[in-house]
Amino acid sequence: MAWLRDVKTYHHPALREVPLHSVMQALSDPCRMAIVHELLQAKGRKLAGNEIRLSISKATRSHHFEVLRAAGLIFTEMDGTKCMTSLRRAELNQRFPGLLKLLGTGERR
Amino acid sequence: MAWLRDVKTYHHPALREVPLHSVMQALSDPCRMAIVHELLQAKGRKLAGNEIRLSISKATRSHHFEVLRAAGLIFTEMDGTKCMTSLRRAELNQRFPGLLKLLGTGERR
DNA sequence: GATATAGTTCGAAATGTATCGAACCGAAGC
DNA sequence: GCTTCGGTTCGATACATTTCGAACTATATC
Repeated sequence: MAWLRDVKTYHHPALREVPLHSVMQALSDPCRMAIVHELLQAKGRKLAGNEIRLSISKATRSHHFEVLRAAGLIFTEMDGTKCMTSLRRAELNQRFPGLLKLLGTGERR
Repeated sequence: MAWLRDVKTYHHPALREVPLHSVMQALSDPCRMAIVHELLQAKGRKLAGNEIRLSISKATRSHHFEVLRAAGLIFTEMDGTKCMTSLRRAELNQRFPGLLKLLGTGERR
């Protein structure tokens, strides 16, 4: 059935379904922390993959984005061939008030 | 040299040495999250082991406390045969402002 | 000294996670 | 149609984490 083509869609959990320890788990990897950091500094602008520098393979990169998505931290939408990523700011601030601010400050060393 | 006995001492890292992702990693386990929760509710009082109910073996319990200690979250001191545990509140609020408040609110489900 | 209590340490087993290359897929452009 | 680009999926491998029982240590109490 070639006329019914797969268009990749992503699952974004409702934040009320996400326990805090899952968020912590997602943020426990330095690489993922770096991604979130970049998104934070983008001030709400959606970032394409090539705007986030990472010294890992694209398979690994894909995996990390998947983890962040499953933890409710990021929102992904396709735009042509590239996928745009943004933080779920408003929802996160509602469900886990203080989290984003914490991520903004806590980085030293 | 029986007159020079090992008295168990614990290592507590300086919080400035602890990266945020290590804290996240420590809090990514539901069991450890529960421990921290109990300590939060204890309002600064030091808790003995038997005051924190956990349905795990004592070996595992010991392990979890070790992880929390290494992440700079808790302070442990021996008192006779039992060890008293407390949150490193002031230091945590200084190094990671908002963290403890986040832990206090974010628990649903 | 003997026993009980609180906790640590040591394997070992099971499970989970990070990482990659290779194969793949869809969209865009030639 | 073919190629390139951005990204996913599939093993496979290496490493880390969780968990436990058993053996151990130190303190306290009998």
